[in-house]
Amino acid sequence: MILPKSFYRNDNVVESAKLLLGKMLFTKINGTITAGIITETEAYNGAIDRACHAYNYKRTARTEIMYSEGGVAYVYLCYGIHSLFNVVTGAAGNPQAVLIRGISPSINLKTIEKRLGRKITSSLHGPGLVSKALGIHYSHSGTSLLNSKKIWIEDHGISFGKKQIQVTPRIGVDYAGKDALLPYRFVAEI
DNA sequence: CAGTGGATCGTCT
DNA sequence: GACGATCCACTGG
Repeated sequence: MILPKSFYRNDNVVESAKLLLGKMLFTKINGTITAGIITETEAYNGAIDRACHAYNYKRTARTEIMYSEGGVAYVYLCYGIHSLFNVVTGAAGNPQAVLIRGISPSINLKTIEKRLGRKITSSLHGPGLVSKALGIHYSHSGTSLLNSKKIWIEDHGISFGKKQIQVTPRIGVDYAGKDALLPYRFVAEI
């Protein structure tokens, strides 16, 4: 089942980040479908979160997409090399997003391995790799997860118990001061 | 293993 | 003009 609009409307982005664990992230790029089970996420809690690009309701051409109603992709270029894929959540005007940091490749491994240029040995850790594996590019920012038929998320009934989910501070957000310590990263054990 | 530094470019100041 | 929600190769132990 494709995740419905109501899933993305949740204004509690931390809960959304947890709920996304175990969901299947699909892409159809140039007619080729690939997918993986989401195993690692981070919550970015909008205007009140120093680590969020939209902190203090900052608006730029890049971050504008985060102000959309939940259910679109926010993809941006990091370090000039990596496209980082986020799921925009919450009501319109509430700039929250969940960064997808890890997947367990599950459909069309051949294509995924080709994109990565190597064999897959286990699940993929790192937001740059997730995008590379699934063929997501920063030009896909703004793509709808509800009706674009390019990027979408399905619920296949996979879920994790509390004991299988590790909670830690987020990675690479030292600049965020106190907010860098928030327990907004969720890692599922495979 | 851990630690380090280079790659690389759109975005914002 | 500086820098980043990163990754990888390479070093040394």
